[in-house]
Amino acid sequence: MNDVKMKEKGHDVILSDVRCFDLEQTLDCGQSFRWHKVDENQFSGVAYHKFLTVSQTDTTICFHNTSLEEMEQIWIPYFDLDRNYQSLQKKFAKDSVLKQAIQFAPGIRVLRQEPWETTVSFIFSQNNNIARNKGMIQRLCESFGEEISPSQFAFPSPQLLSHQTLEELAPVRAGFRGKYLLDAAQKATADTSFLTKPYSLPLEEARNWLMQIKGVGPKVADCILLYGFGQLEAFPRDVWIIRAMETFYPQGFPENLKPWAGLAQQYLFHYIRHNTPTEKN
DNA sequence: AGCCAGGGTCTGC
DNA sequence: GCAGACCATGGC
Repeated sequence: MNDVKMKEKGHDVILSDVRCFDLEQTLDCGQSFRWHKVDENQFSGVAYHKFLTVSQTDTTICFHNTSLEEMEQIWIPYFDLDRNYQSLQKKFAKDSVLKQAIQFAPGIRVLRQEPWETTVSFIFSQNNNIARNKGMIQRLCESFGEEISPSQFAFPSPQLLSHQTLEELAPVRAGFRGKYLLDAAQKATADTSFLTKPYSLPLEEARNWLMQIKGVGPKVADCILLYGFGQLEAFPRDVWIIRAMETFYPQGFPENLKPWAGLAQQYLFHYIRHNTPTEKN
């Protein structure tokens, strides 16, 4: 974790000297949908069947009610804290567009979320907006997920969801995406290695593998690979990024940065969404 | 009120 | 291959 210090304090774990990391930038940049701001510089959410509250002061991050073991097993990988972002940002900064995007939000990290949750989250995201997507996922978890602590629900398993009907899914109000969710759940249940397979496949094959799911096209597949499998090369092209590519990279994205194109995409996405005249947020 | 949302499918050329 | 209608729903 290059120079990051970790220590236990009561029931909390504290990381200090964490660079290139900002909670709000990371948790509110459109890659995850289950975190909410509970206070200034403090967020709560559920991932990997754990409820976590986490807060930040400068380069110090406090993980509440957890342990060193959970940090190693879950939260350090989840927040991608074992990757050297400083060296990546240095590479990116040679590109003037990326340099500007990184200056705007240098604390974004690409999360390593659970593949199943990520799959559903981005199936739900199609022709949808982020605010409503959060609501749909919230209702899915409240309706079908295990209550792991008071009023906090884990993400429901594919097995459980696979034997629901569209009518039983109605409370989620997922619209036409309900049938896509069921198809994904059934595929993940019928083939227990369905959602581990992408780890062992090259990008293009992994993308095609995920596109077997109804409702998963190239954009959603790349989101799943990027945010769920840590495939930083996956490059989701939504309407914003397509516009940005035409404007800033008419000759194509720099060849030497392609292994990390997905991370670059995340900096760009956040930057253009908050620096476009029609911006509503 | 009406537009549009981090797209994908289906149909018709 | 590629354009265009259509999809459910609700935030704004």
